[in-house]
Amino acid sequence: MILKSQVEWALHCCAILAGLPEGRYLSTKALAELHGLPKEYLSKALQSLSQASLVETTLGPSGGYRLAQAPSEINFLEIVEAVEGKARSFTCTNIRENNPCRPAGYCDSKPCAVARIMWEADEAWRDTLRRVRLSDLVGTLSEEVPADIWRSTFEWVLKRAG
Amino acid sequence: MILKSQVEWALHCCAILAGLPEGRYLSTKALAELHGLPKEYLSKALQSLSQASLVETTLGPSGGYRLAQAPSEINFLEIVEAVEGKARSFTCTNIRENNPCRPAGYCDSKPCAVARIMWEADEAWRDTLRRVRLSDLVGTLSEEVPADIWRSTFEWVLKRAG
DNA sequence: GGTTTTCGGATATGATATGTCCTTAATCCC
DNA sequence: GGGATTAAGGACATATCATATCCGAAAACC
Repeated sequence: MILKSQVEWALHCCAILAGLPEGRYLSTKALAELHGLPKEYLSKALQSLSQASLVETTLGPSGGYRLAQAPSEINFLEIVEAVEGKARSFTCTNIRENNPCRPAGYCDSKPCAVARIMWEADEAWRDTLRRVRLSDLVGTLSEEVPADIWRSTFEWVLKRAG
Repeated sequence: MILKSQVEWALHCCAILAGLPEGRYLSTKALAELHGLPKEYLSKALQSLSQASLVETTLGPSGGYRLAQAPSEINFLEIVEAVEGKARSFTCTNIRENNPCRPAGYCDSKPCAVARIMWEADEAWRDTLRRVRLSDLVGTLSEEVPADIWRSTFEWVLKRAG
């Protein structure tokens, strides 16, 4: 059970977009260059964010992406689910139905007990991600990333932002 | 991000093994039949449990599997990790290192902030699974599964247990 | 009109999950 | 001892999905 690398990409890209001044857009090309990622494939991740209404786009030169909501209004789970999908990590195939001792046509009243426990764990995972806002990540980064790197990165970004 | 179906199989098989009387073994064949699973492939899941020392085996006719510990001493996480592996669901590829604004040879003091958050969620998932004991599952099942099906299932099992 | 961009579809490739088959060694029964 | 049954594990085939690239269309800018 492993998350797509696009999840990591999307999170880092959102952190950059969160630092963009009001009304500016950043292109896939710039985001790919900044993170050393394949532009075409990163584009798919950004499209997922767009379909989830987490980012807005505009076309043409000086086009690209910007956040559709304030960083404090976007949480990690939204970003992760936009790329990874909302499906639970455990899927119950109801193998208990194959039990030869079951009366034919017997119907379970509840979901399988095994599945309920696995789904509870899944929900704990989602809860943790739901509690972390994009603005929290930006706050941590601005504390931890050395000031000169932080500054020069955003200079680099602004030079390319339309 | 989806767990292997073997995880579901292993959990159901452990629940059955937990109901086995002291000293008896149940074969892959019986477990596969009971759950409607491909015997050869289920065997791989059971081997994983064996390598994790969660079950013990013996060969020959009347051979098979039994729990290596009491159901109250085995938790869900152990079973899940035995089959699925212990690797975290999020792998950090450190794309921040590709930032062209970084001084060459610069070394991060901490793991990436994005990864730390994703790992925290992963740990919440594991914590939930760690808190559920195999005996808890058996307790729930014995309450929820209709008494006649529960009983006939274990008659079926005992007839095949070596 | 030419350039740059997002978007979506088509396609290729690689890794992993799923599933089958076969051999070996141990155990049981006769 | 010999035959049957079992777990263990390696080899192999197939299917599904992640990763990646390419292309054409439509929109925006110059």
